[in-house]
Amino acid sequence: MKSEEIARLAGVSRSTVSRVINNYPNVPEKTRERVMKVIREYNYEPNLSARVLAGKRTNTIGLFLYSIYDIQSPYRIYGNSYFAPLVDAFVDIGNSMGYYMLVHTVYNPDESWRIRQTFSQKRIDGGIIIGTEKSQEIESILSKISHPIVLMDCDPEEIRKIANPKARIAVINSDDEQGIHAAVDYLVELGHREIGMITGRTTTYSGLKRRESFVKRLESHGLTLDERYMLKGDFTGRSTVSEVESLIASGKLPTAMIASNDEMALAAMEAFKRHGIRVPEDISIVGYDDALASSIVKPALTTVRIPFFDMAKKALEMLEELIESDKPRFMVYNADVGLVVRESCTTINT
Amino acid sequence: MKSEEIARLAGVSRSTVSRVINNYPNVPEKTRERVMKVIREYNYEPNLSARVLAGKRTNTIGLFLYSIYDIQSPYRIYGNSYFAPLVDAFVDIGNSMGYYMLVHTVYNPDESWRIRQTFSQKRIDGGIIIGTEKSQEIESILSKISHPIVLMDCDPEEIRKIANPKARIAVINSDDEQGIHAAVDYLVELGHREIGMITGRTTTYSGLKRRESFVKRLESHGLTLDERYMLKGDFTGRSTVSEVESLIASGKLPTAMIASNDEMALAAMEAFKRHGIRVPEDISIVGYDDALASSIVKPALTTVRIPFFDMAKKALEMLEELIESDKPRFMVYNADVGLVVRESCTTINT
DNA sequence: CTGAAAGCGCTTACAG
DNA sequence: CTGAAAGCGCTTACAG
Repeated sequence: MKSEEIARLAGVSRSTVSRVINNYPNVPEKTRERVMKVIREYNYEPNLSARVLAGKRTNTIGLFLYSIYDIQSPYRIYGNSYFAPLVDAFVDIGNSMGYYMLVHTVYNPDESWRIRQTFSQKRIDGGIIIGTEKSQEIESILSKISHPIVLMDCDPEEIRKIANPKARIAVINSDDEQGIHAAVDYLVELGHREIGMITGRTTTYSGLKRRESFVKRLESHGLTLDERYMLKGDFTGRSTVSEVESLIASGKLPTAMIASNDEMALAAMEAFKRHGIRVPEDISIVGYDDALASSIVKPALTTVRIPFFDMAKKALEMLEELIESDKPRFMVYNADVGLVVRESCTTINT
Repeated sequence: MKSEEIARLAGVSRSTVSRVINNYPNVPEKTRERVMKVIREYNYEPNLSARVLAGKRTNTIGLFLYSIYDIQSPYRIYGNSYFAPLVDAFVDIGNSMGYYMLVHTVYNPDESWRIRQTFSQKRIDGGIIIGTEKSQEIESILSKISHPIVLMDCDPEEIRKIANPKARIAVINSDDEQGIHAAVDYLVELGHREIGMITGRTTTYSGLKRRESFVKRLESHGLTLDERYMLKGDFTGRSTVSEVESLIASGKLPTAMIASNDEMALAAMEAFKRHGIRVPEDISIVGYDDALASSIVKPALTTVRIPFFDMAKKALEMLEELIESDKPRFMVYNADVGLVVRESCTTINT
């Protein structure tokens, strides 16, 4: 079934059918009804490729995930407390906004040509990119793409510098400063003076930002930073365990620790417990992300909750705006976060 | 950049460029190289819509998820121990096989026109449908689609009857009988004679199959089924709690229970614990799916592991076969499952 | 308000 | 082995 047959059956030309399909105003109600009736009757659906080739939008959005895990790991996305809820939210909200969502994972930075390809093939109207680490990666992507793009977890200032002045870009983050401040303030309020951190990869914007915010906030409370309490994680649980164990081996522990994400917080809790160090009695732990597991585990993890759903919504709305506008734009959004207090922290009596 | 320019730059016709792009044999190596050089130099990427319109494949596969949760729930997919790992695996494997993956959630069965639309618009070469419940739903989808489709968690015999004889369909399940048998046998071996079950929605193929397998296996062990021990769950944790609480209120408990998925098993464990009933000392619990949380929780949950990755791989391979063949086909695959023994069951001394 | 015609960027018989 | 031409199914100025 094609528009020509619809036209014939409705006694009009293909032009008019097209006008009806695209909801143009210059069609009398009667004609429109007649055409619509035939369309409905035959369950006619215009051929996407033909429409796109003739200049219409694809109504498809690309969602690209740079994974930090091995392809091997069966848990790479859904086990990731940052990616998983985002993907979900994006697919859901995108669908409800009428978009088709093309989801793509890229493992190797070298594979970023895939992203460019998706655009060059005109598969999508716009793209969302999550998980890039090095700005050169982003730069090489941005330099070749003139389509609307939303970047998540990137330094807005850096992107602004890198980006082509006629690009259409939005950068979306959650407010890491706010989150870390809330966590530090909470611990200080509980009486903690010796607070450590398990950092995430600092090649990541949030990894770096959380670390920096932590250091500054400690300072503003008049607390001194003990470098021995700064464990270098990479956002995975595995990296955390060995770091925690050498901390334990050092014989001296902080009274509280903030982890840059929940996976590391959970791994740290396990490691401490295994060594007879009780959470929260001997050490308080705060996580980041509010992963599913965090409320299941005992003690339930106090953590910073990121509003993934709202972020995805905002991202899609901004992307839509970029798609519909043909002027260069540079938008930035920083989502509010909040501390979820559960059971993994306690007051300290000195 | 379009093929015409490539042709001009390489000193050939568009036909030849097309032949090179499509890797047709009737092009001398020298010509091919010359064309390829220009293509690479300009990073040329053929326009997808034009190719599809001219009769080529889209190289895109649709992944449709019927969600049982409210749109509201931010955890709908990634919190689902069945959907989440499957989506991951599908996107990953699909990508690595060279396909683009279109992911779509449908909440309302009425929304199934979305699936049909995706096909009619020629957006995808084939589709994978997960989570349909009533066969009439599937029937209405199948009746309107002549493209290759993979169905997961459906009764093969029923589909065979429903399906158009010239359809290209594959049905993929995990072996529920095997899984439930393993669970029952394990419990019997531990000495249990009074075994209950928390069933999933029996409008679901696996929900029904697991229940039936359970009943039969009990019989074959010479055990009698106590209807009071058959709790009617719907695969969600929430439904489980009230069922478990009325079981507890009845004053009589089985010594072991098998849940049709981990979410219910976990919820049951929580509920029992809250009422002072210890797992596994007072009651043994077996789950199904092997969700992420199941190994984190204390006691760690003994459960049936479904090989999601292998299933997705098989599904995509079969789908590819269906896409490449133009003959009607009906394929069935049943994946092996295995019991993962952890800490939630114990021997019983009578 | 409406139709004929050109054009979107490919592929593929067809002819040579 | 290769090019000219038709065709895929739409949309959109253009002319009326």
